[in-house]
Amino acid sequence: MQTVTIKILAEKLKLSRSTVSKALSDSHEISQDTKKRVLAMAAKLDYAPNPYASSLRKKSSKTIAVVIPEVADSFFAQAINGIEAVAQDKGYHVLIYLTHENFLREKAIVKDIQNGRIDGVLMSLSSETTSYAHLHALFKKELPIVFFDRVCPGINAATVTTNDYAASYRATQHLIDCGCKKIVFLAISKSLLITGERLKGYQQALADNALPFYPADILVCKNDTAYNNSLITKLLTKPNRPDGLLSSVEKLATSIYTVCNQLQIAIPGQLKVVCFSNLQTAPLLHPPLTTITQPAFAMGKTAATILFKALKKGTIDLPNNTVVIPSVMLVRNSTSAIGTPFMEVQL
Amino acid sequence: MQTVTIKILAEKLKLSRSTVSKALSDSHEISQDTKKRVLAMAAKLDYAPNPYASSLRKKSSKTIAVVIPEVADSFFAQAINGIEAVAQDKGYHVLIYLTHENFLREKAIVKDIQNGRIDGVLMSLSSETTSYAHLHALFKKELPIVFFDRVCPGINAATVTTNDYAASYRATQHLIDCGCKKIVFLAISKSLLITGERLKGYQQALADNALPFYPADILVCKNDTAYNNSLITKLLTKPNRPDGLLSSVEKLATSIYTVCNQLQIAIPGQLKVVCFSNLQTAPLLHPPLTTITQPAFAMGKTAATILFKALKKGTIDLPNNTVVIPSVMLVRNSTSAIGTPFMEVQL
DNA sequence: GTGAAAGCGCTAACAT
DNA sequence: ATGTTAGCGCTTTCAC
Repeated sequence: MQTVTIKILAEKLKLSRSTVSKALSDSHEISQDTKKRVLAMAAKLDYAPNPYASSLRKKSSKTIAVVIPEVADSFFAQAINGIEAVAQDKGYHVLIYLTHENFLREKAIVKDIQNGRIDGVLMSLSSETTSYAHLHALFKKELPIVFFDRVCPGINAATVTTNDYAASYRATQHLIDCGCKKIVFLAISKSLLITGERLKGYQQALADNALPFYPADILVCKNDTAYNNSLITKLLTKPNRPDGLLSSVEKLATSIYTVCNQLQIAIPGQLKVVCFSNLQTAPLLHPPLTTITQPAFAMGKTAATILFKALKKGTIDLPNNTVVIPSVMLVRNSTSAIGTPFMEVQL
Repeated sequence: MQTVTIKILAEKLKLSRSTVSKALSDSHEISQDTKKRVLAMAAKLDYAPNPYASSLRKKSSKTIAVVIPEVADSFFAQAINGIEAVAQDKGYHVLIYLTHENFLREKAIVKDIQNGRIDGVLMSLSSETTSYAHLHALFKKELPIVFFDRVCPGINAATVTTNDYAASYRATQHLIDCGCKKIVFLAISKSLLITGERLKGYQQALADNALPFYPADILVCKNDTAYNNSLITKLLTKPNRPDGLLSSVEKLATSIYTVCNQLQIAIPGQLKVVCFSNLQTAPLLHPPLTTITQPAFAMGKTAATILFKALKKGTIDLPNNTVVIPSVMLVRNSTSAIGTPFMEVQL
């Protein structure tokens, strides 16, 4: 099947290619009459412009890349929804790349997108990332980039985050208010900036309540459920086990609940749990899970909006865009006895 | 910053562009020595080939589109993982398009991708889709397309599905075995082929057990949680309410549980529930949810593999590829009293 | 084994 | 208001 090009349209219409091209892009220097004829013929022949020819010429692809660790994670799934909504609205296409928390993959992906394929990047770092040279290469290429959630430290880029420090502080305070004396902090990485923020909030809350902080009370998990389950099992079977858990990672909630089921540890009776999580099913778990819920959709939407704004202006003065959208704490029965009413705490 | 092109490499190396191009693609007609020199210079100048120039010339973009209703849904999130794994392995890029169950969006997306932007499509229909003309247009363009899960009826394309009929039959039989006399079937659409299959399985199981089937026992929900909740509330407050629910849609599980909590209806005591669902938290709900779990990752992976096979061969004899990967039923306490052991039923 | 030349389909200067 | 020309960066004959 012969593909219909501008050249063919031009021949059928006995016009030049440039006239047809201009007519199709509704240029003011083309007469209304000609525009109508061109559009009619284009419709008749089902003409569809070749995006790559156009991209090559214009050096812009109307495509952005979204580089994230996972898609099977409520936060990122909701963030993608926000991003895609804006992209569709602006007529942009969205390329998805998953790092699976793997630094080498992240490097390969970053390498793969710095060649004109995309006009801009939305990115959330992998938990393994500790070196940022591959990202500086993106800057050299003057590719607009907006980090969201897991931002890149020491780099002059736009960022969209939530108030991790305050959220973590508040969650820890909540656990203490509920009577916890020994709270363990669960993380998936030591290097992520958000982990650091959340950790600081946790530590400060401990300090402000005159509770001791032990480095051993930070449990660093991996991207491996079996491993995490055994780690948590070990934690909950040792002599002076914690009476409170603050998980900075959504997927660890599943591990915590699973292990507690196995060990017959009662939540919240013997162990109180708060988790940074956007799980839709948090209210339906047994017991309902107290969460710090991030504005995932809004964060995705905002990050995309900032990126498109930069793309439109053509300048890359993104550095000054650092948006912080607050999370909420949703208090449910994993921290308070059954019967205690649900409570929403703004942060 | 000056972008490094083949032309520049050629000048620096005092070679012709074609020689450089061939060297870069490891052509056998170039000497080892030259190849080394070219590669070294390319590395030194951080050369990255322009993908759109290449696509334009080769008429192939190393990019596929994934068109799905949602991403914030365990099934699709897991399927994307499978797809992305294969794509990354084959060096392909993945464009994501979300229809949000909206037919007009689906049409717009399909229109938008039939212009050479992509080499192939993986697709799952929106629940609103009842006309298929927009898809036939894709075939006309000879774009390889593989449907997964929500396939297109009456079209000669490759499909990857699960055994929906058998799964639904088995789930209904299970509810009957558990003592249910009046089972309501929940769906999100009347038009989807999978809904039809699941409905048939449900009806046949009723018939085989000499239970009557009432058309009113099919509850058609929407892509709107508030609406669904009120619909389910109505269902569960009417005089002769059902004692069993078979939901063919994952997200309805949340609605069912939420409403039952509000109405204080005991699961499984007063109502037994089975849901087609890939929720990770199904075992942790209150009570743990009996699910028909689809092989989402495998389905995505298989669909992608079939597509890449067709892409490689260049021919489009996809029609004969109709793969069916079986689901499993995971029996938990939403259908059986607490204490009954977990059970996995192959289908 | 290397090079010259053409062209993928489009757009943007620059005429007319 | 329309046409001519050149070229985006790459690959692919075809010649040497």
